[in-house]
Amino acid sequence: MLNHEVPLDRVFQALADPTRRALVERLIRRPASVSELAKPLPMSLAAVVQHLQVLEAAGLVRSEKVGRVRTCHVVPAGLRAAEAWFAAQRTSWEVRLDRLGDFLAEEPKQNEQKE
Amino acid sequence: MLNHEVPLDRVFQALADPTRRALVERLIRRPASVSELAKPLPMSLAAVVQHLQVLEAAGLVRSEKVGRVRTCHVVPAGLRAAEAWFAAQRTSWEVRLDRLGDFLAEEPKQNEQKE
DNA sequence: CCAATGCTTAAGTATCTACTTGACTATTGC
DNA sequence: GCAATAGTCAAGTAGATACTTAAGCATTGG
Repeated sequence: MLNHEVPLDRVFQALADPTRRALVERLIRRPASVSELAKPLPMSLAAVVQHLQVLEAAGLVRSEKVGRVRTCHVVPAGLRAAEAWFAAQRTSWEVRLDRLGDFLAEEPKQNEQKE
Repeated sequence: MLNHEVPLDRVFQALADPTRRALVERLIRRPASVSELAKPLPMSLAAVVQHLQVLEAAGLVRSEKVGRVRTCHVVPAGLRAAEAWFAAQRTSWEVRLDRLGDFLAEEPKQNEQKE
């Protein structure tokens, strides 16, 4: 199975910024142009473009330019890749709890007393 | 319901670093001391301590010191908070697909777009 | 008691990040 | 055609990040 390697570093780094999370949350509802995305944000359009570049580099967003308008949309697979990390951790955690449960179930020796 | 506000910025920022993800992955299996955590890592112990501080500030790890040994362990609630963001996005996405489905079902008109 | 262990603290540095401004190019509407 | 619109590009900057080394201080094993 080929590993398409969405680097988790870049994905989490991208999502660590509130502006970029807001962009993702906005885009997940429907695609939008760059200036449409920039309008409600308290920063220059150039700054928004830079945030979008970070999101694209992380594989969370893609965009196409038609005429003078660039339309952006989310890439659900990118989000799923990041979510998968948490799922994997949860699995480890559960394995750990299982082992702990086994331990507690199988080893009440210490308290054994003569009967 | 009180909002214990695990700031997503700090959580994602913390997880954006591969060393810190490795620390979480290690700690999720079982608690460990600082030097135990540092041993396999290619950096100074001081650097590892700094990473652990970032993880603690993000609410992903907690630690207690007994004697001269500080023992660290994960805080599952911190991970769950971050995972919840993805779940929320997935929900939005599904809502969007539902609306799209409705649109496609109800409006087989023509594709007239202009601007 | 003393050396080794397990951190802690502080200061320094190179690199990265999140912006800014300003100048520029490509489309589009009238 | 020409102005308004939409975005691009480059350079600059303040502050954050990911380390380093070096010095210091409890705790503990022998």
